[in-house]
This record gives sequence, structure tokens and C-alpha cells, in this order.
Amino acid sequence: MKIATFNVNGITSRLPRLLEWLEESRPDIACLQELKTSDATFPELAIKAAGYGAIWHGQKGFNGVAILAKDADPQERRRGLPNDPDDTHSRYLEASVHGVVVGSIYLPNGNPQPGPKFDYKLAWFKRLIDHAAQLFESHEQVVLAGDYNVVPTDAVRDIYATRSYKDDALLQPETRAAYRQLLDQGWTDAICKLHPDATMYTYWDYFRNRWARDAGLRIDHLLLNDKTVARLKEAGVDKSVRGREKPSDHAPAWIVLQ
DNA sequence: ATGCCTGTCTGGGACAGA
Repeated sequence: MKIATFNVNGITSRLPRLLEWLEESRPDIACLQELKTSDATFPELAIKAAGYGAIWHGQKGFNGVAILAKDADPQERRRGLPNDPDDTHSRYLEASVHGVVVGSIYLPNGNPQPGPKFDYKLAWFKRLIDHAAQLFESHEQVVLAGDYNVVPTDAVRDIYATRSYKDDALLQPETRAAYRQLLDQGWTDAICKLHPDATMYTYWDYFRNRWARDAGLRIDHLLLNDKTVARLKEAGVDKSVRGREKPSDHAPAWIVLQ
């Protein structure tokens, strides 16, 4: 079974790229982020025609997450994280499908830092950590996939050699400590586990020629609990998707479970 | 040193993204 995550950066303008990738890659489950569209304008029919059931949590203009499943309807378990009824951002969606529990995550970017946006990022992260602790202890197989907006380390696997991002919210010690705290619950970063030494970037900024220079970041992650990591067989990034016409600035990342 | 692109909402320019 193949499970993928793809920050589409606007599902309306990205629909041709999304449908093309679904046809090629045929993931059994696909977590999408940055829909940038309202619930009412989600392209449900086009995705259904591609052979996928879907649930989505949209927001006009910004954010937005979805879970797609091949030949199945994801059973929604939760939209939004617990413990902040005033949080209006559409950044978390959780479903049961094909025998696993899947969370689609769009963690706040947090720039500029320091500042209120960085505070929101860390607060949202703490809510995710609290919720993930409960998921990890459940009897189910769980995959938390999405755009975490965290570059885990300075290793070349995670980021090209640069100082350009040194003040960026994605690299700060507090951001990395929160990601480490999540992993310390027992979650496995699937791509890191299977490809510890290769460059596994999932994001390249649109400008400064960063795609052509392969000046990328690894910020889209698939985290597996112990019951799921026992099934992990393959992991990868569909890098070529980033090089196409009118691409997202992210490439899809994926795992294969036995 | 810097949103230098891109998408969205809107109808031109601001805002957000990383």
C-alpha cells in the first residue's frame, strides 16, 4: 500500500498537475495541503473521476487539507486539533481508510521569527504533539503525513549548503526541538530511516533559481508509529513533479507499506 | 540584504507562503 503527501499550493490552479500525478503514481492514500480553496469549491468531481474518494477541510484563500483514497471513502475521525476552539486555520484532518489511521498535516510556517506567527507555530506544534501522543498509544496503525515546515537538521539530506535560511522559522532550535519531541514519542521519520544519506528535498523556492540549483529543503514528512513502521518497505520523493509546467513549489513524498 | 516567484481574492495591489 502506497501513502503519499503533497502540498499542492492551490488545488484549483494545480488540478492538472495533481490529476496527472495521481494517474502516474496511483497512491492508495494521498494527503494534500495548501488547498487554498473553500469547502464548496473543492474539485470533488474531478478527483472522483480519477478514482478517488475524498474528504477535505478547506479555507478560502489559505491553508486547507484533504485526504484522498483510491476506490474508497475515507472515514473522517477529526478535523482540527483539540484544545483551541478559537483556531480558525484549516490545518489538520484525520481519517480511517484502508485499515490505517491517517493524519494530513499543514503545520504553520511561522515566519517571520521571532513574532506572533512563530508563537502560533510553536503553540500549534504543542497541540499536535499532545494529540500525537494519544494516537501513538492507540492500538491502530497510524501515519501522520504532511508539510511540517521543519527542516530537521543541517545535514545535506535535509538542506543544501547555505546560510540563507539561518534565521528562518523552519530551522530554528525551538522548531527542531518540537519535531524531536514528537519523534521521541516513538514515531519514525520514514524517509530519513530508509534514506539517511541521500538528498531527499521536497521543497524548492520558486525564485532565486533554486529548483535549477537543486537548492531544496526536506520539510514534508511521513511519521509512522511502531505498528506501522514494521510494514515499511519503500520511501521516496517524486522529484520530477517539481520540474513540470506550472508546478507546486513542493514535490510529493511517499511510502510503501507491505 | 532582499519574497527576486506564485496563488488567491479581486478587479490592482495586498497578503501569504518558506
